[in-house]
Amino acid sequence: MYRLTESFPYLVNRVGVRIGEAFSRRLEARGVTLPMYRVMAALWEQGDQRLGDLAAVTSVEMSTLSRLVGAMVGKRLLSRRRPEENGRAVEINLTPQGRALVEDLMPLAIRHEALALRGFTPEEVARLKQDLGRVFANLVAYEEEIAPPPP
Amino acid sequence: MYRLTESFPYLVNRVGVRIGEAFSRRLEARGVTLPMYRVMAALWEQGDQRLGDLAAVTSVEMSTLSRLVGAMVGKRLLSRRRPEENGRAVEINLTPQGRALVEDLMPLAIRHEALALRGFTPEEVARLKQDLGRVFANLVAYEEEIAPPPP
DNA sequence: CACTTATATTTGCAAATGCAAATGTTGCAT
DNA sequence: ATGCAACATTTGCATTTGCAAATATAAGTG
Repeated sequence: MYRLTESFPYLVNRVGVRIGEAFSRRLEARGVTLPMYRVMAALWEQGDQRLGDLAAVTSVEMSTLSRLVGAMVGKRLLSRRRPEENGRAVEINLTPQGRALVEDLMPLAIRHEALALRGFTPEEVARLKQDLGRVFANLVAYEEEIAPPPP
Repeated sequence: MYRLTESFPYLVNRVGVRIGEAFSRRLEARGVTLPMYRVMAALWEQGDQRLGDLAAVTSVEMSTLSRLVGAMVGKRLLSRRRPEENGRAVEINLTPQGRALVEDLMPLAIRHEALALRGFTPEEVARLKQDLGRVFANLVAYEEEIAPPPP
């Protein structure tokens, strides 16, 4: 028998929403929104990226991201320039201020995650993350079955 | 060393967004949005509820939900009435049409979940869902530490 | 019983989102 | 070279969202 509240998508969404809200409240005091944090953390981790890559990494729609990046450039957190070798792309990077800010926020993120995972052993955490990775891979594989990339 | 893309909130969000998008595309053909489906499935599972309860169950903000319910009442999927014993509350329920529709959609949801969890054993699925429940409980407990409910 | 306080939902309004169309670039084929 | 398809991002516009204020009902208090 089917129950929404025991379904996997429901359980994931519920955790995702709550964990996001809680962290957003933490970030608020620093004048940063959660999407902004994610963008900065992605850039910190992977270095400069094009908009499309960033959209894929952060799970944010490209048009939304385009505007968000614009606002963050305005705040001097990011830089945005067209590379010479490919003038239709946009290379986005952290400014020194953006880097300093995100490095300042990272301990917050670490504490927040630890809080969410209270009571889990390191092995359980590793397994849980691995499972989420497996699910994600399933979803990607499924989307490719539906709309196969051009051969 | 901290990496956004290995953090639990990131991994959960990524799966939540993708799984929601994929299911939304499925629902689109039936003229239903994902929040609508969640509301109907919650009502199907738990019977009639007040708006606040529904908001808690579905992780949707109450004002958003109020409007959504209004739209769904307009589509004859839900009914909404003030109970006699407490005239400030609103009791929301499925109409026969709403019930028929959600029952029609549930097989879709089941298939969709199975797809996301391909390759997982039943034990792994159970453990994964349990873990998500534990995390949720942690988040709720944490929020209560921050803002303790009136004694 | 008037009057404040608490509960439950709705509404106003500004900001965020997402699709589709527009813009700007590049590369390929004649 | 010129035109045409492909790529990458931005913008227009309608919808959705979320906070805060407004509304409506109920319950306590002197």
